[in-house]
Amino acid sequence: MWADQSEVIPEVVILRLPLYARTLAVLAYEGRELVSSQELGERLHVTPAQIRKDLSYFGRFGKQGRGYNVRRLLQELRQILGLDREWVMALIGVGRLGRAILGYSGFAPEGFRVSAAFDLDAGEVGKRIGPLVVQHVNELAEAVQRLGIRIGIVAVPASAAQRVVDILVNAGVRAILNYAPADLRVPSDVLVREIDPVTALQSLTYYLKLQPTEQLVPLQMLSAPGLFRTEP
Amino acid sequence: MWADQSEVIPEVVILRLPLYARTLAVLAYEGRELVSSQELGERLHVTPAQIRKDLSYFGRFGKQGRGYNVRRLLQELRQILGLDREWVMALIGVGRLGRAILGYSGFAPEGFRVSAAFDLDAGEVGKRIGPLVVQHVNELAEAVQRLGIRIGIVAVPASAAQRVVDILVNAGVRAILNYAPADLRVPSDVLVREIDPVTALQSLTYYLKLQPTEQLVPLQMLSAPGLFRTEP
DNA sequence: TTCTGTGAACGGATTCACAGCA
DNA sequence: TGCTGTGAATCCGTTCACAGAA
Repeated sequence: MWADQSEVIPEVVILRLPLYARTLAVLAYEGRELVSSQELGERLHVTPAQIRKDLSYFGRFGKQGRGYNVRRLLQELRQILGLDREWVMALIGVGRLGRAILGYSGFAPEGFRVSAAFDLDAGEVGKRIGPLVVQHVNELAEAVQRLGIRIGIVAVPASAAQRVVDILVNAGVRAILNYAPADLRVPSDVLVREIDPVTALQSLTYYLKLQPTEQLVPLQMLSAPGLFRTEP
Repeated sequence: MWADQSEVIPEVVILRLPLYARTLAVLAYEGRELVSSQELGERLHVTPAQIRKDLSYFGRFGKQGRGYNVRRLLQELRQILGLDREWVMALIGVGRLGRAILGYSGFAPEGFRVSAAFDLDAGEVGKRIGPLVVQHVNELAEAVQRLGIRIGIVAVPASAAQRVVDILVNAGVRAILNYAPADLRVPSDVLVREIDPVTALQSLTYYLKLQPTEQLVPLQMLSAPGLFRTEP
């Protein structure tokens, strides 16, 4: 386990690093200088051993007996994840969802910038949305080169998603954030992350269905023993 | 492995079932009568063995030598997941993100209904958004009981998310869809699903950073050898 | 013959437990 | 003494491989 990252690092580890970074940012904001893997783990619902093991793939950032320097570790993680620069993205699909994404204020502070907006429908082309003018997807490849777009955000209906993804891949984009509820086919060197609230809900309901209705009783009632009895 | 679900089913399995259901719905729409685990797996980027194993937790839905009846299996999965009914949800936070969620048309067709909207800010209370009138979170517990709300959607800033979650949990809500980039503390019987595009992007960049820039060259160019040379 | 259902084998991620350093 | 870093042990999900049904 050395910092040269010569061996392949499990993807689950990479998926956790942004969460570590987020919590470290909060701790830094709170003015904390040191954290132990113990405390970081408690905040994140992750075991201390897991955090230490994850970090050990990339180097030795802690001090025995003291813990990790919050600022230092945050800095290291940001560099490992490539968050120490700006990433240029393109949005495809300027319907209701697409417009909401363009209006989302959470990307910019983290260095993600939507620099161009496209649509399949010529009827949308030319419209202004904030600082952007909607372009036709035909113009995407050229824009990718000119603007240095590395990430595509897919916000078209599921039925059009594959078509849009093919266009992105052909334009050289290798990372896609997909809001369409569709199974996309991409080459093995293209990465896709799904944002799909409906699918997320559909697994929640499995567990809700198992819960007896009595558990719906609010905690206030349960904490007033004698007034309400839910079990003999 | 029997249909009585007496043993605990791995959560990853439950997370895959909605994806199976989604693809089966497409197949049903296409008029397909049967699918093999092979074909379903190809569509979903999942191995056939995995699909068969996953389904075997719940029963024996296939016919040897033929495959699965598309309509039948879809029906079974919808019942297993509890999708054969309507689920009532509450939205908390009616800022830009919250309003976008209220306007999202993807929930209703799948049986998820946002029946009430709340905000922490009294200044928002009373405003109409579509068919809903914004209420103060103080009124949440009562609404949960009256409307049968089982799921809470958190769309407030990260700094207010924990407060909102506590209110939901106290009101008896046991399932939360969290759009706030925050690590929430909930009792062990409360389920949370995160919707966090920024965190998703932050793991993508790790892999993008590793890619040599030459890979940015579009496929069209690579397929015209001689015209473009990117490396000596 | 084809494809399901499923124990058994496998592999990889998580957790353990402790050596080692501050 | 406190907490990291990390091989070893463990756990658990995935894949294998085949018996069995249509």
